[in-house]
Amino acid sequence: MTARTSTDAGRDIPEATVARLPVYLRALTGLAEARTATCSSEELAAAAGVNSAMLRKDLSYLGSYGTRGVGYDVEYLRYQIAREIGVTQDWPVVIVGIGNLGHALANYSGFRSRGFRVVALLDADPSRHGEVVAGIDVQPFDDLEEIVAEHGVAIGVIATPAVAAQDVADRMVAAGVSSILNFAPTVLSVPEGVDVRKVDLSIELQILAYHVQRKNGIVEAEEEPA
Amino acid sequence: MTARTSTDAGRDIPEATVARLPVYLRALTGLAEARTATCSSEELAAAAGVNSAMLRKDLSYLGSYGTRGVGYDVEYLRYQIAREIGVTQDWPVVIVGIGNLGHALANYSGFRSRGFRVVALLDADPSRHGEVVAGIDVQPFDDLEEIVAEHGVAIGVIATPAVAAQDVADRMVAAGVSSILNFAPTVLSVPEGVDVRKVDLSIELQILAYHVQRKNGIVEAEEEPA
DNA sequence: TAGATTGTTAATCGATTAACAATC
DNA sequence: TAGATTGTTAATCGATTAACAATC
Repeated sequence: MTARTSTDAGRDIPEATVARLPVYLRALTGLAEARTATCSSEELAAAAGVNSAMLRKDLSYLGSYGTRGVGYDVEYLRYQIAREIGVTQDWPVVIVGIGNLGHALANYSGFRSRGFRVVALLDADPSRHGEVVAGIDVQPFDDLEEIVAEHGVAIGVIATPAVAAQDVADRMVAAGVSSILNFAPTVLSVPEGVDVRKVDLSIELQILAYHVQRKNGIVEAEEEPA
Repeated sequence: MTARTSTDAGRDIPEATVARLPVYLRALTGLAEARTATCSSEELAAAAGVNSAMLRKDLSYLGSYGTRGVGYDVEYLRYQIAREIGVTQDWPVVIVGIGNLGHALANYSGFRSRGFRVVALLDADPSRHGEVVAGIDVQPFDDLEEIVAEHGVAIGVIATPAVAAQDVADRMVAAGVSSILNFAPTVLSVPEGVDVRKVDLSIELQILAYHVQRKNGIVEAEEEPA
């Protein structure tokens, strides 16, 4: 209902929508690679694994990038979403904790290709310093502040054991990192304004286990013979 | 309002609650290790990083395991949640795709300690067969059906490149796997009744990037000089 | 103009939170 | 009995979905 100027780009996107934008971006990249010029909300929604009404609602928060009766221009929409997320620019990232998972993250090609550049790998263990992982020297954790300042790092990844994670987070925040991706199985407390997302592998498995148990367990639990 | 017998354990737990139960379980394990016998919903909620009203509501779906005026018995509640999730038993798990991430997952100690047992590591690449990772031989992907049948595997982990993931999922489902944890950056389609959870590292970073941009971008976007 | 498909409204659904009666 | 804290109700909030007017 409210008139929108071209500079007022419809702020305040719901969290649930923000979390799906990267999924749409990936689907659009797939369509672009398949040389698809145009797609309907129905097609894009299918590729992204969501309901088309939800897709249209989500996109409506960004602006009006489709054409009624026609659909969306794949390349144009792809760019608009990338711009909205912020992945048209390059984000310097620091990874702390170069164990098995840190190794895997450092080598993960999906970061590079989506606008993230790993500028440093840090580890508190001196025996790891100097090791080269994914073409990058592992450096002492104490270099954190210097590296964050030098590269303007806003995003830090924690792949340390749980006991170290809060300390690492505190140091990151003090150094100026405002967003943290936490792989350590622990709850981090951070000041207002700092964003933490957590990826917890064993929690994901536990959620699955619950559902397996439900599916099988009904028989067992109710002891209802046929 | 409805009377509950001891065998009717209050089914139908909301998804959001299910996803938090493992977090509570971990917090309780932490309290138990610290020799805390009893805790209030306030304390447990703080340890889990949630609101205490939400914690109590969540726990109320499991049953009535606290004591008014007193709180919860840590060990007792820990066991009840573990039982509800299903991690009092052992879950055999298969990991497919033994690249960097597969290595990290195979070595992840958090699985073992939480009731998950990696029974096989599979990879389609013959050059990887016979390699020993985390004490387990890497086997051909074609052994999948045999392994699933032999160990009664219900949970499969996909850590392959995106292009292979759908095929792997199809084979897993056909072999009898009913729950899949997918690390490949692609949308899987599976039949009704099969559960898929996805962990997408680059999507997590993109969500963070969006928020960083919002925090910084407001200045830049609105061009509002002080 | 007729057919297609968006963008938006309104309805529904589910999740969170505050408040408090029940009760230890 | 008085204080503490649960378990539950009811209010609020946010997310999803169906439906359709707008419009290409």
